[in-house]
Amino acid sequence: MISDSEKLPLILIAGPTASGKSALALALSRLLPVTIINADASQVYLDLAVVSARPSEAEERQAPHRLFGHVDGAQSYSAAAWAADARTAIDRVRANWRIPLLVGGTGLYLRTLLDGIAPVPEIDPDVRKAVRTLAVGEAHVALASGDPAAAARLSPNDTTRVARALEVVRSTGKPIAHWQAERIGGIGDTVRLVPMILLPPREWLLARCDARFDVMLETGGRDEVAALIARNLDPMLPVMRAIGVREIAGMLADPAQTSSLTAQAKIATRQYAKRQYTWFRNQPPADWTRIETQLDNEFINNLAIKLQHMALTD
RNA sequence: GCCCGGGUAGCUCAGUUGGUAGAGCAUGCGACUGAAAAUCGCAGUGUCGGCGGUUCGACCCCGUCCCCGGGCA
Repeated sequence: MISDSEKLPLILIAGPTASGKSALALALSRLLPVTIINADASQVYLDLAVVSARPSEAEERQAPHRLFGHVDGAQSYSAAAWAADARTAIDRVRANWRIPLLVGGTGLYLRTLLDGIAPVPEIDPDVRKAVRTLAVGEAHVALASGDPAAAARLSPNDTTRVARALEVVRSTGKPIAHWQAERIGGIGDTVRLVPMILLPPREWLLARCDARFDVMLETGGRDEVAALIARNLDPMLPVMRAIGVREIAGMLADPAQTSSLTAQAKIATRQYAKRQYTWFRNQPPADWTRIETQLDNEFINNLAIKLQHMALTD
């Protein structure tokens, strides 16, 4: 066991979309030699820069950035894959005598990195394909015979989890609970975590989300989605399901729908932000620093200084 | 001006031989173990357009007025 004083710091800025995480990270990068590591699910995809609100090239030049746009949209990424990439990135950052700074809003990814995840073996691709072809109802019926406990625990409408439980029992021969009894790969115990969660007033955040979507449309969002559509990828892939992709695709197909699809995209973004509030309010340990103020320019600098202190002292 | 259709939840609408109303979406709250910008669970809310009448009782029937849409002049 490593003593606390020997543990290396790992700074974390988390919070809902558009909460000002990137701006705070850049402010901190002026105070400490940090390397920013993305912890946001959609921002990993090469195909989504504008639409996932990835940092701009100008912003990326202000500090080293890792795990942004490093995955091809044709691939389906995962929490475990991200955690593995993040571990590697963190090691490399430290090898260069820099401080790793995780920035993102995907709670599951962060949890997987810190706490680990069930050691489920790779799922047979044929099994996965067969399972995902089933309608939820059929999948749940199948699960009821293959893994009754999981079937009882899960909602018969829960597409994602029912499919997951079914593919695990079919592919590994053991129920998902068997694997979930253990978690592997977590680095939480080996680092000195310096966490800050941004939970700004909802109204302020939602207004920023709305404005940001308008900006996406004005700054190449349509071209980006047009290029993505031209790839003819499986519509079930995560890139294709990112917020804004379907809506912008609809606008390209029928410009008359632009205003209603814009409204829909904004609603989807708000609902997403709400889920992130719920996650970050309730899931992380109570001792993680939570900031409930909106991030104006001056305040960002104050927060960066606060983070700097937390990282250096503690 | 006349005729027809409509005015019920934030929105779109359903509804009852007359017994003070319910779906979807939105919203709020929550969950979250390899798709997580995913997926799912729970929960509000209503002067049923106004006024008057009939009735034990009106969202429902009658009268009248207002508003919206369409048609005829």
